[in-house]
Amino acid sequence: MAFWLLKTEPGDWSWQDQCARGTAGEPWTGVRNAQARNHMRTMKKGDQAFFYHTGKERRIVGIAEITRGAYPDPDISGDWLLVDIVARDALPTPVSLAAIKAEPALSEMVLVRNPRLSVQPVTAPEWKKVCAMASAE
DNA sequence: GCCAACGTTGGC
DNA sequence: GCCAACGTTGGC
Repeated sequence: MAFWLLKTEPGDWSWQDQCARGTAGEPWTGVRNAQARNHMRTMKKGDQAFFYHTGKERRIVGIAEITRGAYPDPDISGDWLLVDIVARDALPTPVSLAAIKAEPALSEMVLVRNPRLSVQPVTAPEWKKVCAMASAE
């Protein structure tokens, strides 16, 4: 099982919106970046993903699960992909970008290195560390 | 195939 | 609202 981080502008699609969809898989739409698309291509059902709010919030707010691996986006011509996700758990304590940047163990996270990438891989140690930060404080 | 110009993203 | 970083586009 792999770990990911999905970024979204909460004004467009928020964790609350995702939760409102319940356990029905919801397509993760709008990815129009080749690198992000390439990551989506390798996503599998059962993978887990941090749900990150950009803009004013800039924090990881929840954990989502991939319920359907990559499939072609029917709404656009070309080589674009979708995956379906469900909201799984809200983080007891959201983990802010500032907290991630302040944590030396997370200095190599893609979120720190390349904050513009909208679909990011997360390593297992990074995942564990962020989860620990999310349950602490 | 290179690279300058341009548009977009997202943190600050 | 600004601007740095990055990706994409298009002329050559």
